[in-house]
Amino acid sequence: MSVDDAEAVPERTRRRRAPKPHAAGVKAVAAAAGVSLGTVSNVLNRPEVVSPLTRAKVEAAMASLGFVRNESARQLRAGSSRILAYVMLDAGNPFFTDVAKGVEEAAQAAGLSVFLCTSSEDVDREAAYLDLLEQQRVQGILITPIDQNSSRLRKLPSRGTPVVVVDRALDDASHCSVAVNDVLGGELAISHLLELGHERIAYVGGPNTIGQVIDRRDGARRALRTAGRPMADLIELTTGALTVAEGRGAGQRLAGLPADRRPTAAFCANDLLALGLLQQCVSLGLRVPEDLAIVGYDDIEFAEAAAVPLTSVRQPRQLLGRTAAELLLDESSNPDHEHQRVTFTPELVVRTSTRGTL
Amino acid sequence: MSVDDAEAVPERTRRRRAPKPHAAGVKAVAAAAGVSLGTVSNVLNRPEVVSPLTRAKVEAAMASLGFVRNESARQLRAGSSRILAYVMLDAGNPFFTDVAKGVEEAAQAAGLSVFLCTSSEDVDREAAYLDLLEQQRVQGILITPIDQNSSRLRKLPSRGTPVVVVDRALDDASHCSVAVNDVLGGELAISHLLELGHERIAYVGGPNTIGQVIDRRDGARRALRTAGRPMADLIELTTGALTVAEGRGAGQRLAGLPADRRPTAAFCANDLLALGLLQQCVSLGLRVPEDLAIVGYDDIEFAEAAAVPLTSVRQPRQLLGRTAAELLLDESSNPDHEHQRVTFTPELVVRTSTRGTL
DNA sequence: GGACGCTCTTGAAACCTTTCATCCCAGGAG
DNA sequence: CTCCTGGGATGAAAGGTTTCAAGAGCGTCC
Repeated sequence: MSVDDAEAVPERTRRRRAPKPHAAGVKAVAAAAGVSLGTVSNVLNRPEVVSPLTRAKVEAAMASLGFVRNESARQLRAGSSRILAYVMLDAGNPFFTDVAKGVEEAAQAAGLSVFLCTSSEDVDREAAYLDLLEQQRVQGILITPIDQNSSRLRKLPSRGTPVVVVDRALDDASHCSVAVNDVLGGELAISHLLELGHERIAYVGGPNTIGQVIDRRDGARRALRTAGRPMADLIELTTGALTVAEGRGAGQRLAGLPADRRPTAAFCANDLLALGLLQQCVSLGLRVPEDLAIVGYDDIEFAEAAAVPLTSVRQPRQLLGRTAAELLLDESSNPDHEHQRVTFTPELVVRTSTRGTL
Repeated sequence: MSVDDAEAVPERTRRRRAPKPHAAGVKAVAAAAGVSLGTVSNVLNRPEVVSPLTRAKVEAAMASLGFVRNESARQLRAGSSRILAYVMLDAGNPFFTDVAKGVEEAAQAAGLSVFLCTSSEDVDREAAYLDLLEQQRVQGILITPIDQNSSRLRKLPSRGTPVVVVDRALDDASHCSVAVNDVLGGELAISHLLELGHERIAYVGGPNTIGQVIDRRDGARRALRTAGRPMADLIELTTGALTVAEGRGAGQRLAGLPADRRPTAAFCANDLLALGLLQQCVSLGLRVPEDLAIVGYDDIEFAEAAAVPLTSVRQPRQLLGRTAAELLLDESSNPDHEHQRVTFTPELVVRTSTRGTL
């Protein structure tokens, strides 16, 4: 008798796992509307092939059941995602959010959505996001990379996830890239300062692993060389990141130098640094531009509204994003897509921070 | 004979659709490693239960095949996503990116990733993102809503997607919210201006569908009432968005008024407006703060670095984001979670833009 | 009146992973 | 020598959608 009892028990214990709260699927909708699974799917994906009457029934059923299409299942079966991601260096930098705006514009025109991710200049986070996005099988990835030699980045395209590099020009032939000529930008900035008669010029930027920082510095050096000046005229102040706070720190260091060794002008790798530098220097009693002329980079909206309107190197931000997204869309839809390397030209915008100096 | 031929044809033509390029799945890995599907899955999800030797074999196979786990399939079966989303009003506003930073901090601590979405103050985009995220079955949604009465928003929690409203306090009991007392903030700003002796004060903000804009205005009105002033003293300049460009537009309008009717002070619904207003007024010849005192809102990093350092109402931005994310995590992990309504207190930061006026 | 064409609908198969009840096997206890 | 135990490995089933070959219903044409 004990044995019999034991066998009688496992009656209906075959429940495997508590599912999410009452999720109605296509099956439930089909049943409620009195049609087949396939028809519900057609209403969802090809509404034009189903008769108006049937469609109405199905739509009513969906509404009353609160049906929400399960994207995981859709994507698993259909194999394609309707999402595109932009991994940016720093969401706090208006330059990148402007680029993102351009990306969204182009994506929306193509009916895709954009997920923004921010690596915060941290290699591990960048890597983690790349893995995540690849696993999500997104349509494609736009990225302003920290580590441009990342093997992870290089492998993505061959495994089926198109990548477009934004604001960097990689020599790698495995993806498109859209960039602005940063070397030229650096040259523009320094040539401008040299023309104004400055002799000791600081280059404020870092860390030196970031491509943009390196290129702009190289441009600065080239301008000096072209002008026949010694390299020693360029005083490098390396920062830990491209932020306002780091700019303030650089300002502190710079203002602390004895007047006869202090540079009379500073070229910053981006506007955030320039704004921080400006703020700190002013508060420590240096006059801008009389004691220190400042040139920024990016020409973000706040550059013009700064304490002293900032001379800056302008980049076509939104255009950069839009172009990148368009290249990505082409790559994932056009079978004979060819990788391109688009380079825009920066432009110097002169404002008070360097006006009438010396 | 023709009949026999016809039957013989469909030999191996059953290919349905060209799949994505050579995607190696668990099955292929299992075969390559000489183990079963289940074992591969265990290596992925419970590495401790598989013997070191087997694990090594499987990991080698994964590496050599370039295996990338298919997140759609994982999520479909496992039922849970490791992603959390923050839908912000405007990625170009540093206030929101600072909030986002707080969100990421908390999410990372919990091992989750964050997708950022921006509604750009557009109701349709907000709706589209909410739909998308719900279909993606994300762990939860953090949102600074445009339309707080959106039925879409209200329905989400009951269907299984937890929602936390950020920077708004909804009366709705279906989700947590984290906010800063905007009415108080408005009061602080206006009281400050009244104390300085200003009589004609402008309120610059809009559109009037945005909760923050309304609350801050209500606070302004309340301060007037408390001071026994007529409401007519508050001149409302409505803007189309909370951006620098709109701020400039408001400046244009304001500077165009005859001097005897022009306000002597302006309170802006956020710092972007204030910066635009400041910039335009200065360029049109008004002195700040002598001719026009300005108070902003948010105390973003750029407020202090502005042409005239901006008096502003400070909010605990990162804390806001972190708290919101923590509430969300609690909601989705703690079975007896109770909805909360956290309210922080804003703080007035006085700077030159209102200093020593009148 | 039979064949054909057309529009709409159907339902089984496939997508890739995770889960869990079983099974296998070696070693220890009786 | 058998029985048990427990660490590991197994593989069928399940999860919700899309796809597509095939079927149903109905009007038209010769």
